[in-house]
Formats: sequence, structure tokens, C-alpha cells
Amino acid sequence: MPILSRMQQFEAACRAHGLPVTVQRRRIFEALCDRTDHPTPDQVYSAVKDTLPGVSRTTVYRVLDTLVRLGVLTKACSPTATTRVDPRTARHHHLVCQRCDRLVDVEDAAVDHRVRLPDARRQGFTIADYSIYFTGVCAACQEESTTHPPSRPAPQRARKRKPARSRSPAARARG
Amino acid sequence: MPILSRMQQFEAACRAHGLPVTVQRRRIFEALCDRTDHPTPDQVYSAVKDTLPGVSRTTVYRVLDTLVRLGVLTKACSPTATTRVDPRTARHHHLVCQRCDRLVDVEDAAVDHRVRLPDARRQGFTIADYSIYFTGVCAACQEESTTHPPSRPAPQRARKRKPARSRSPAARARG
DNA sequence: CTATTTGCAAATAATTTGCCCATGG
DNA sequence: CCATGGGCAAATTATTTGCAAATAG
Repeated sequence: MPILSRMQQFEAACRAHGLPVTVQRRRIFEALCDRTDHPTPDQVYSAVKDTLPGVSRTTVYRVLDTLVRLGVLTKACSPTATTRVDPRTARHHHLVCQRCDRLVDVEDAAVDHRVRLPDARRQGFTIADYSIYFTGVCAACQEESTTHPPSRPAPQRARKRKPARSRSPAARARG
Repeated sequence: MPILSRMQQFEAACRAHGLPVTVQRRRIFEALCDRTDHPTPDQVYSAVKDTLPGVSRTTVYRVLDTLVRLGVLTKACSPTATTRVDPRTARHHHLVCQRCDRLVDVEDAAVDHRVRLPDARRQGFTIADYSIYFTGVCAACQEESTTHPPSRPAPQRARKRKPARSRSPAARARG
């Protein structure tokens, strides 16, 4: 960790962009800082809603967007079609579970993954950085596979209830 | 391309799993085979709907899922909150545009990106493969930035129309 | 024939927007 | 104060599901 703590970096970034440091922005950034599990916006919402009474998901989405613009947060490429935020802005790599879509940082610092950049000029592409996604099976799913069949994870946002189909078979009258 | 063409691989996979080779499955797989741009399900739908009158998005989603299960298709990690399908099943790498989320294959075959796998045993993770995502700016966005401010791409699925807010300011009567 | 698939519409999930009050600097 | 942000509800977009008709093998 450099001289400036992450929190100080965050405040500096706000000031540099002329954006007010609001309670919501601070709390959401705090809640994110230490996590290496790349939560979805809804998981971030769950994490902050108790200490920030009355926050809305809307605000979480908006703040996350702002933090990305400020450069203190990134979005990870996700194997699911759901946004995943990443508090690390420096180059690092990921482990992706093919069964449950868990997404965590690679911890092994021993391997220096310095990669030669491809020539993408023909494609008109200017490469700025890269990230390696290692795919495989996480601990939980390996255990599980000895008992149950591999199960997909629960939806990000708890399902409300099963509210009885409206179009009854009879009501259709053949249709 | 090996002895078996991709189409033959596909049919073999269906037979191996005891699944019927339907028109929809064949057409959708055909439409995908040659693309290196990792379309969203909706883009796949647009691509096939003219030659497959009456297909529904539901079917496209279901068929894509089936093709992934059959192992003839993969899902790419996506920087957006939208599914992206990938007809290449062998190891390969990607270019990701940070501005418009364009996602294309790396074409430069000269660079052999053989990467040393990290030790993820502490994390209980078994690594099977990997893919490198090179992030940067695509040709279109580079040109654009000289004129307009960088613009987000259009939504995957064309917006119907702007249907006048229902709760009129007056109707709320303060609220 | 019979299991599977498809199409439809509706349900569910994920994200964004409009409007107006609240708040930071 | 005054610009910007935040809360709320509704709109939009993305994906899934139940059911009956269609179809591959």
C-alpha cells in the first residue's frame, strides 16, 4: 500500500474531479476496498444497506459508475452476464470457477505473468493493459461434485416469491 | 480446421448426447461459426431471424445454452452485463475496447502466450485453462475521440420508443 | 409414436431514467 | 446558496419459465 491510503486516494480523486465526497460514496468505497471477491452491485447494496439506512440500489449503481470514472475502481470481465466490480486498479489476474462463476484474485505472487503484447495494429486496436483469467473449479464445487450434481449459484438478488401464473390453462380456451 | 468441419463436429456432438439436430440448432450454430466478434444472444437472434422465420429469442437463448453444454460453443467473459458467445473452443485470447466494450479475438498468431499457471492450492482452486484479455481502445473509438466525446454503444436490443412517463407531475399532487 | 423442442406470453432479474428534495462545499 | 447527488417509482433491457403445439428420430 503506498503512502496514501486507499481512502485518501479516493478523496483526492473526488477533489481532483470536483465531485463532493458524500456519505454514500465513502461507505460504498469502504465496503469494497478489502474485498477480493468482486461483488455484483446487488451484493454491494447488501453490504452497505445496514450501515447506510435508506440507500437505494439506484444509488449503488450510480456510485459504482462514478467510482469507475474516478479511476479508483474497475469492472472485471465476468463469466456471468452481471456486473462485477474490482477495487484493485493495478494489473492483476483472476480465478474463475466454471461451475459457480466465483471470481477471485490470483494470490500467488511468485509467478510474474508478464505477457508479450500481440500486434493488433491490423485490427486498429491500441492495447493499454491486460488481465489473465484462469478458469477451473473452486474448492466448494469440487467437494459438491462428489455428492450432488453441479449446481448453479442462486440469483444475485433474492427471488421474491412464486406468484401463481396469471394465464390459467382454462382461461386460454385453446388460444 | 481439422478433418471434421465445424458443422460435422456439431452434428456429432448432438448425436453423442442423443439430442435431435433441429433446424434452429443448425442455423444458429452456422450463424455463429465464422464470427469473431462474440455476439450477444440478441445479436444472434437478429442474425438468424430472417432465414428462420418465427424464431423467438427464447429459442436462441435455449439453443445457445444447449450448444455450450454440448461443448461446441463457449461463453466469453464479458466486460458488459450481457452474455457474449464464442464459437472458438480452443485456447485463444481477446481484445476488449474499454470505451465501447467491443470484444474480438486476438489475431496475431506470432505471439505464443504460454503462461505459467499460478499456485491456487491455498485457494482450493484447480486450474484447467486460461484466457488473456487485452484491454485498450478499438479503431472506431480512437477516431471518434478526435471529434465527439467517447460514446457508449447502443443497447443490445433496440429500444422501442419513448412512451411518455405515466406518473405525470400533476398526478402525483406532491406525493 | 414418443421424447424433446419450440413458440408464445408472462414472470423474473438486472439496470437505468425522470423528477424533485437533500446536502456538500 | 447553488450545483450536484440521492431516493423513489417506473421504465427499459436481459433472461427464464410454464404450457401446449410441432417435430426429429
